[in-house]
Amino acid sequence: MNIYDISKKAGVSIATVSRVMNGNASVSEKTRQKILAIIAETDYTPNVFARGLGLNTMKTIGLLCADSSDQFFSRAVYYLERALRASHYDAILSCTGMELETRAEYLKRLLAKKVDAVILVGSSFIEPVASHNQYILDAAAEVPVIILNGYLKAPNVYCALCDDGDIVSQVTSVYLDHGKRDLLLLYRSDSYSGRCKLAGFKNAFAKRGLPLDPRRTVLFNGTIAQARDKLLAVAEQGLFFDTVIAGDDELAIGALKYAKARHLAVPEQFSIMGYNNSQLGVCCEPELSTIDNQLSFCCSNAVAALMSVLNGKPAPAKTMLSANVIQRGTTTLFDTVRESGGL
Amino acid sequence: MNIYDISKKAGVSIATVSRVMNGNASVSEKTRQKILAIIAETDYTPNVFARGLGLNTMKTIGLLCADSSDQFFSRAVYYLERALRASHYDAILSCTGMELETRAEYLKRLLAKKVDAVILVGSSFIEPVASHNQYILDAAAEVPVIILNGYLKAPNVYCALCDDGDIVSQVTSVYLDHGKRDLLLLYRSDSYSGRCKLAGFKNAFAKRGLPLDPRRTVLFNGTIAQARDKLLAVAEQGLFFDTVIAGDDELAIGALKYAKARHLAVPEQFSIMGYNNSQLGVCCEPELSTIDNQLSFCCSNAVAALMSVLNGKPAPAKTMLSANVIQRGTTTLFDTVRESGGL
DNA sequence: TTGTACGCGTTATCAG
DNA sequence: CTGATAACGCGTACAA
Repeated sequence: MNIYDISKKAGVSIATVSRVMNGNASVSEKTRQKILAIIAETDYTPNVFARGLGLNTMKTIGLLCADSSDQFFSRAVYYLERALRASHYDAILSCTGMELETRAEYLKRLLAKKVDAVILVGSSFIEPVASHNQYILDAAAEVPVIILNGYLKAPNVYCALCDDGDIVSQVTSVYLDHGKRDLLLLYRSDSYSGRCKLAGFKNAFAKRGLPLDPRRTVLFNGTIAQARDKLLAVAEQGLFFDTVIAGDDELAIGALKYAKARHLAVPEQFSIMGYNNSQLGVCCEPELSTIDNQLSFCCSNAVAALMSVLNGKPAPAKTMLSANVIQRGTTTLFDTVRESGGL
Repeated sequence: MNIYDISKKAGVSIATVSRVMNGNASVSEKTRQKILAIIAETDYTPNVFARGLGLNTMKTIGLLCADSSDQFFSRAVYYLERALRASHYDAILSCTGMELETRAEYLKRLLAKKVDAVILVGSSFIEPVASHNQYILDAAAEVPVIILNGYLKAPNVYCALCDDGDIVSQVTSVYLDHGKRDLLLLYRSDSYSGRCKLAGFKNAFAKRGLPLDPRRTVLFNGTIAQARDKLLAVAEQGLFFDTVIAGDDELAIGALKYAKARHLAVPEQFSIMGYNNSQLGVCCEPELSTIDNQLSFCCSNAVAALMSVLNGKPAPAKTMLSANVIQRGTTTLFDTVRESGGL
């Protein structure tokens, strides 16, 4: 059943049928109703490929993500997909892993599929070396590029993120201002977000003129158990610490397991701040205090900006939200903030 | 840059260019090389929409999933996407939520997009009432339908799943054969998988001629904290239980929190078996013993079957794997099985 | 081995 | 308000 069949049945031309389908041009109410009736009864659906060929779009957005099984990314993908679908776009998911080359290759593959835009899920796509981000600029030359939780200033690139640096600075400051000095920042990657967290941590020390032993910023990528072992090793080497600010909840739970292994009472002797407000944080005992980076809002903003751009309207190149601390059982010094719920 | 441009540059017809691109018909080595060179230097990529129009496929698979942010589903989506991509298919993700109508609607939307097949991720798509599954049969009339972790016998429907009934029966049997009688099955949904778990649980009792109080099978859908409260309520009503077999790790952790609330020592006084071998299980203390339902293998099988079907070859309508018990800290009676790693 | 010409289903343009 | 027709870019019989 194609547009020719419909036009024949209705005794009109295909142009008129097309006009009715797309509701843009003016068609007499009578013929419109007639065609509508025939469309309904024949269950006619336009062929998407022919449509794509004509319009040069199939209303599809590419979602590029290092690992969609990750706690944080999977939620992001979920929120994004729902928001896109609500705007009548489909989402093609593409998991890249961590290698730069694979990311660039998969991004190209997505562009070859003529997606209308690309959303980069997670700041791991932003490399510290500027030239390594060329693949993003190349993509942005073809379609709008949205970056979730990362920032790259470039034409046709739009970023929705949370102010990781600020909240880490705030949290660190609270510890420092309560006389705590033996802090440790345990973060996972040298991504945009990772670098912000590091900067925020350092900044809090610097503002107070306090020295910061470089051993107190630990870049570590591994499982929960490995994180625990890493901290045991750090302690073994003679560095004392009674507070861990973690770059994500997995690392925070690693820290909690470290505390268990060392028989340190949490939060009395040992304080832990998690990150991402993931479900992991309510599995352990005590439950994690954690930084809520407003993922849901970030995703809404990302999609809102994208839709604006796709409709030829302006959109902010950067949308930044502030984060909240959710105090549960692994800290004591923070104000309790109402949780946004959902877990 | 389209196929006409290339053909002009090479001084051949578009047919020859097409032949080279698709490598099927015979082209002289000389012209082939010439065309290949031009393709490389001009960075020519066939327009996918035109290609789709001609071939009636864009090599895309629809992934339908209730909630891709869920621990279990997100891993499934991840494995499936990777396997599909390895087979040169793209995955369109569509999260449906739990309502039957939405599922049917989104499935139709996927079909309208002319996906080559649909993968239903999770047994929640299989309704107890047969007529409610008509939407799946309708879809299967158009494209192959793969069901992950569920089973529906129908033409053009292929299922890859884990033998949930068997493993629950086995686990229950171990408990019963060690003289445990006060078991509770806590499961989340009346999905295909949920019904299998229930059947396995009942079966173990029946085989031994043991009576089973219906209050010992608790169908409950809620958060970790709610699961804890639910168990507290069950206990409050006078039912004694010292063992919980959970339908997923969230519920198992709910049970663990229940034990904490009641000051019951785990696993000495209270035993808990989780399900899915998710990351949640290694967050708590003690870590969860859990049933590993071989999700990664299930996904490989699902995609393998699909590829077979798409290539016109036969495929088994049902591929069933057996599950393993991974004993960690919340049980004592089970053999330790080597973990497949990855968490 | 290569080229021609048509079909695919739609939208856009222009003429009426 | 409506119709005819030309793109859109590719795959592929069929012809040479």
